[in-house]
Parts: sequence; structure tokens; C-alpha cells
Amino acid sequence: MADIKLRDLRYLVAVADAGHFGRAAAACHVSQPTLSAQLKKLEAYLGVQLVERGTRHASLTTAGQRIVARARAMLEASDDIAQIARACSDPLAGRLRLALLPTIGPYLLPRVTPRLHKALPRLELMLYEYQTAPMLERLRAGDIDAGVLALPVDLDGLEALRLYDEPFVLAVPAEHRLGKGGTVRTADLAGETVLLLEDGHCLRDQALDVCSRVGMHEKQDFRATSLETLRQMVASGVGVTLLPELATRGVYGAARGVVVRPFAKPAPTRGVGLVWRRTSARREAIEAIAKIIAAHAMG
Amino acid sequence: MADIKLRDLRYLVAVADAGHFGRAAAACHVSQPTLSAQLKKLEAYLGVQLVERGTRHASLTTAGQRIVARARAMLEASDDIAQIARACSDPLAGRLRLALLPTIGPYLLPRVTPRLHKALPRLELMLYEYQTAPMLERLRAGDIDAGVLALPVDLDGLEALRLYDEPFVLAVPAEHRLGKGGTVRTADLAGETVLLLEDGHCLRDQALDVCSRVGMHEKQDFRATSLETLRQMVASGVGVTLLPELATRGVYGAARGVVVRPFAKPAPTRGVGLVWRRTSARREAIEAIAKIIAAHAMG
DNA sequence: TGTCAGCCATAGAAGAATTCTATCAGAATC
DNA sequence: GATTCTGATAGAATTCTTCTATGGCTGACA
Repeated sequence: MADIKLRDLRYLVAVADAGHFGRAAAACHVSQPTLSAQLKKLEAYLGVQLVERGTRHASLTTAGQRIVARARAMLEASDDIAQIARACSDPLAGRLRLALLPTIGPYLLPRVTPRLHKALPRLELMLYEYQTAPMLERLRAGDIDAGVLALPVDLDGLEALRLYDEPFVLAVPAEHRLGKGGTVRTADLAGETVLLLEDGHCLRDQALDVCSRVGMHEKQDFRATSLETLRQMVASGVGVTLLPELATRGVYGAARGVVVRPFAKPAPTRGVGLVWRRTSARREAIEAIAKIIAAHAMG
Repeated sequence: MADIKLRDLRYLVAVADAGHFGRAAAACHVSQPTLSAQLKKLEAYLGVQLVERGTRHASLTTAGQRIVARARAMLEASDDIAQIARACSDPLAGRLRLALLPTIGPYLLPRVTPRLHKALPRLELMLYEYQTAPMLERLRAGDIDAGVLALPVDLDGLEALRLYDEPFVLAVPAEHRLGKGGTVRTADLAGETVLLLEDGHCLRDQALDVCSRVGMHEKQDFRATSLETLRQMVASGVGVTLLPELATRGVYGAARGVVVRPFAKPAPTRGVGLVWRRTSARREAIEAIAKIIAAHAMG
């Protein structure tokens, strides 16, 4: 025999725990003669008596005790290997930390989480909300596995996949001059006062970009901390704003005092993407998530 | 397959080290197909690909790397077990717990421990002192490996070997009527007041047995806790006593105020024996000890 | 481009090890 | 003294591992 066998160590540990060959054998789901013979073989191989066979009780010799301690460690390591294998064998299982922009998360998640849970039931999603800069930082630090944000960003050691393009829509007070009709042209916005998010939100920059092109000016001394604040300010007639379309769908579509109008083509949009470390071991799971989000975000 | 096999882990580690199936197989002293097949089996069992088979080089996958780390630990533990076994395989080595009667230990040990150490240098003797009943109890419980006590005892699952017969001697105050001359006959003791040990010491029962036969009576309201107490009480003239001969040899022979007289034949004696569990794995070492004690106790 | 060498996978047979059931022997218990 | 409990033994069936021989694929080299 060239190698100790884990099975034999299992038998030995069972005897150590049971103090009884028959019960140890039962615990190992083998017959008593099998366990006896294997233990005897192990003793012969090692050249030491491991078990003292009393008439009512089997107990370990000193050598047996010391060896059982090592044996337990080996069996644990063996379990570890199985554990590692299980974790690695199903790339679509385990914990995955996903961050989303504050201007995306609350509006996108209700649309996709049911589908994610259904399609990837063994994936435990941990959800976070960060603005672009801290999100990239935490991504690179390994604090999160993937992030949903507005492209483009500075990829560097990162990999990205475009998920969907989200149009902006115009939100105006109900009694506003632009509060009626179907699509609205960006040119119609010239001269309007626009309300924007505070610094740090990429949506602010994207909206500013649109505004500067069409001749709108930002309402001074006002910065909203969230889209919901923004929406309420619009409702109270302070000005107009640009919202990402998902923020006007579903329960968010029926805000009192606010009229939402889509833009005529070509509508201003922002690209939304999924970003992860190029070296990430969770690539497969991340791509599965990307597929589901891309398919159902705007659909 | 119920268990990962160490052999397969060895193959995996060999591939990790060699980066090459053929060389790994050679390192394991098996054919290349054997190693390939077993690794494939291991991968199937674990449900993960462990080795990336390149055209010129075999490298480990991430799962493989993580598992190899555990595998190395297991192989090391396996070596440890072999090492422990080798160290324990010498039946005359290791720890052996030996108990002696309080009326034997202090007088026998100085005579035999130097010889035990010389003859059994790899044996680590742990010495204990117990009276007969607790000694047998601890023996049966496996707390000690062997015991030196006065025979006969109720052997039951135990095995015994007679070591030597120890005569009793008479100890009297220096000015006592029996304090002079060579041997003394038991019949001369009639009417004497004898001091005895407290309950639990088998020596007490043995001495009582002698006393009752020769017409001595025990000093009431006195029970010594040790032979040395007894000896001092004799020296102070309270009475006489019986001592085991070894307790009057060497440094114990020159007690002031006490005269020791051997008995004329047939002298009363007690048999001293070594007792151990019949199932004990240390039988060989115990018998070696018995041989040495028997040879040098009374010599 | 065709041949060769290196590398791993596959196939089938031989051999070894493990397992089972049935039974035995020794010790403790009633 | 019969019975029960415990571990050891025996022989057959099964399962696993190993071997040799060979195939298929890829890269190197003339």
C-alpha cells in the first residue's frame, strides 16, 4: 500500500468517536467486518496499534489519539476541497456584489430583480448604490464585483458591456407651456430654466451637456439630491428638468403636477453599462446578469 | 466514489509542479494514461476542471490552484501520520503511566528507576501513587497503563504478573523488650500493641491478618496516614508495627529510635505484582518493566 | 506542405483491493 | 450454564486501478 486512505482514517475517527466498532461501522455505512479489517490493515501499514479493543469498549492508544487528530484535519481539508469545488463548479452560484447608480437602481431594479432571481436562483445578489467615482473606486478595490453605471467611463483594468440606451424625457409642471402634446423637440427648450442634481451625479453632467446645446440655463442656487426631489420641485412649478426614461415608468409615471414628454428623434440618451474587473473570477455570473438586464431594462 | 483519494491529490500536485502529464506521471511512478484517467475522474467527481491542458504545457485552473493548496496540506498531514506512527511503533518508547501503592512507591522506585532508565531509555514513565481500589479503577478506566500493588486482587479484565515477595519486618521502639537480637518469631509478639495504617491501605489489612493470628491487638484511636508517620510513632514508643522490608532498606534503615527485626522463617510476606488491562497495547513495555523490577526489587 | 515529434486521451485486459454475508471465538451477564 | 455482546475470520462478488497499445491533435521543421 502506497498511501494512507482517507476512508481508513474515517473509520478510525469513527471508532474514536463511537468507542465501538459496530456503531462506528454503522456511522460509516459499512459492515463491521469491513471496518475491522480496514483498521487492522491500517495498523499493519503504520506498524502501530491504534485501537485498544476492550471487551465492552474500544479506546484509542496514545498513537491512535495523536493520529486521529491529524486525521480529523485531513478530513476537514478534504471537505474544504469538496466545498471549493462546489463553489467553483457552479459559476452562477454564490455571493455577487452589484452596485448601481442612484439614478438607475431604484428604477431599474424593480424591472429586473424578479427575473434575475428566477434565472439565477443560486446567485446571492448584494446590492449597493454609489455614484460613478466611488463605484469605480470600490470596484477596483475589490469591494464590489460589478457596477451598473452610465458609459463611457475610464476603463483601466476593467471590462464593460453596454446594457441599454436610455432616452431622456422632459419633465415640466402641469401648467407649463410645454405641458401638452406628444414628442417635444430639443429646440423648443431654449430659454427654459432647468433644475439639476447636485454635483457627483453623472446624470447632472449629462443633462448639463444637453442643456448647453439647446440654450437652457440651470436654475441657480438649487441642486437636488435625488430624482424624487427634482420631480417634486418640477411639480411645484420651479422649472423643468430632464429625467431618465425609466424614472418615469410604472409607479413613477403618475406623479401629480408633472407632465412628461418624450423627445422627438434623435432623442438625447445615455448609455448604461455593466463594468467589472477584467481579472474577476465572476465573469460568467456577471455576463449572465448583463444579459438579463439588457433584455428587460427598457423592454 | 465516496472519498477523494490521496493518490489522486498526489497526481494533481505532481501536475501542478511538473506542468506536464508525462513528467508528473513519471514522478508518481505510474504510467501517463493512469495519471490522466485518474485526474479526469477527480475532475468529474469534483465537477470542476482542475487542469488546463495546453498543447505544450499543462497549467492549473483557478479551482485547481485553490484545491492544490489544500491537497498539499493534506499530503503533509499524511506524512505527519506516518511520522507519528514511526515514532510510536517502538513498543519500548513513548509515555507509560505507572501507578504504585503508597507503601511501595517511595521504597521501590529508588531501587529500580535508574535501571529502568538505562534499560528502557525511550520510555517516558509517568508515575502515580494510588491505593489499591482507586488504582484498579483508574486502570480499568484507561487513566493509567499499569499498577504495582499487593496481590492478590480481583483481576477482571486485568492481567497480573508477580514481581516479588516482600517479607514484613517488625519495627519496635529502641528500648522495647523485643528491641534486641536477630530474627524474631511471630509467636513472641503476642500481647503487643500494634500501630497500623488508616483504612484503604492494603498493608493495613495484611498486617491485621498477621496480628490476628499471633494475638496482637491494634492500638485504638490511631491510624497512620503513611509508613513514615507510623515509623515516627514507633520511635516515640507508642507501640510496635509491621513494615514491608523495602521500607527499612537504604536511607530508611537508619531511623532513630526504631529497631527493625526480621522474622524467623516462615516470615510473613506480601506478594507484590504488576497489573494491567488484558487488552492493553503496552503489554510489551509493561512486561519489560516487570522483568526489571522483579530482578532488582529485593536483590 | 507534408512529415515528424510531443502530448494527452481512449480502449480493453489483467490484477489488486474492498466489500459483503455468514460464521466463529472470547468475555460478560443473567 | 445459556445468552448476549463484541470483534475477528473466511470466501465470494464486485469495484477500482493499473498496465500496454494505440489514436488524435497540435506545433515544429525540412
